[in-house]
Amino acid sequence: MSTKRTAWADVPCPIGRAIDVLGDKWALLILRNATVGMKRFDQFREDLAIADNVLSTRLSRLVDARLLVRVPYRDDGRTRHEYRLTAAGADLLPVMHALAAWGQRYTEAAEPAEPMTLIHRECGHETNPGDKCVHCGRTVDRQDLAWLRPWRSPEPVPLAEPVTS
Amino acid sequence: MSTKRTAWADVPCPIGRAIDVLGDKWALLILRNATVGMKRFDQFREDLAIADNVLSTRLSRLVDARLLVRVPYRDDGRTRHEYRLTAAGADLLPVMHALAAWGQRYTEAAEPAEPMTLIHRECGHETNPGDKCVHCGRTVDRQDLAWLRPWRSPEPVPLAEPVTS
DNA sequence: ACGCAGACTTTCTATTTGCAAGCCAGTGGA
DNA sequence: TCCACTGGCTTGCAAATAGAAAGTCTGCGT
Repeated sequence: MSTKRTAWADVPCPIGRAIDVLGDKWALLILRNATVGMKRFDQFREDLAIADNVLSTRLSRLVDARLLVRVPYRDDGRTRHEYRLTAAGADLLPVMHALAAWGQRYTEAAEPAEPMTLIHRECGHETNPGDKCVHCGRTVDRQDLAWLRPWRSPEPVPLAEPVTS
Repeated sequence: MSTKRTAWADVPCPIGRAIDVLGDKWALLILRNATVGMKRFDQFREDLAIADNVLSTRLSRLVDARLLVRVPYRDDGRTRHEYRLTAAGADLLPVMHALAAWGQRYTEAAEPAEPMTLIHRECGHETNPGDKCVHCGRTVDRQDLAWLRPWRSPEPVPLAEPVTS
């Protein structure tokens, strides 16, 4: 598959380098789904309505860029692969949160819905990706966070943990 | 020019809608340059090394999406146009800041440089896009901020103000 | 042995992107 | 007056990418 690096992989500006990896329609959407726990090829395909070949190349690219890892696992006795976030992929949370806030404010959905919010599970209130809950002030780490997407479900979904390696 | 909306202009997820506008290699780079004061077609062209036609369509798209406005102005007697940030464009600062932080941490430049930092001009220290300076605690608004990009210049560049309208 | 499901891979076509070159309007100089 | 120049597009054409559909491969379960 040998994902070729674009010409921007090592420009001096960190924004440019980030865009080298993330600057296409699919990358951030795949990673968004991965951060709410999506792991398998056909789940991504179905949810994103992306063509097989495009999904396949995107996943390889994200694996090459070390935002995802391809992990074998057993599902009722047979070996399968799933795509799990690395620490680098999980740390895109602030980027996605900022994008979500901007999109909420400056773009409009076809049918209005309650905003997407990041929830501190211990206190149940909205917070942001920082270390302390903006509502209760306690220290928050990743497994205390959940993302609420009201147009999908009334229940917030816990964030996926990155693979530890 | 009549920039056609992609199929995602009104999906329920605000991240998806944001990506509809920002999810390509050039949009955020153009906006980054605009936030450090770049305004004119040929400055963008030279700095980004982007082809004329691509720049032209991207600028139109960003104008259609209301992140930029095309403003006539006079330059030594003749009428020219410049592209200035709107409030929506200026409010991408948190997104760019998050991307810069991520890129700084997880990607590597060809030749290492000091990190890009956002500076509170009154106290001279690093801060982030919030309302209060993380160093001195005072209230910060946009004209108190500057972006330091050490590989370009030792002086921080003040952020461009959005057009008021 | 057969069939099936998941995860690709291939093929083919339509669309988009990018480079190079050309165009056009305003201005200032010869 | 005519020419060159500069900024900002537009056009033509080649290359890359996206997408739909069909094919492949692997490991089961029956």
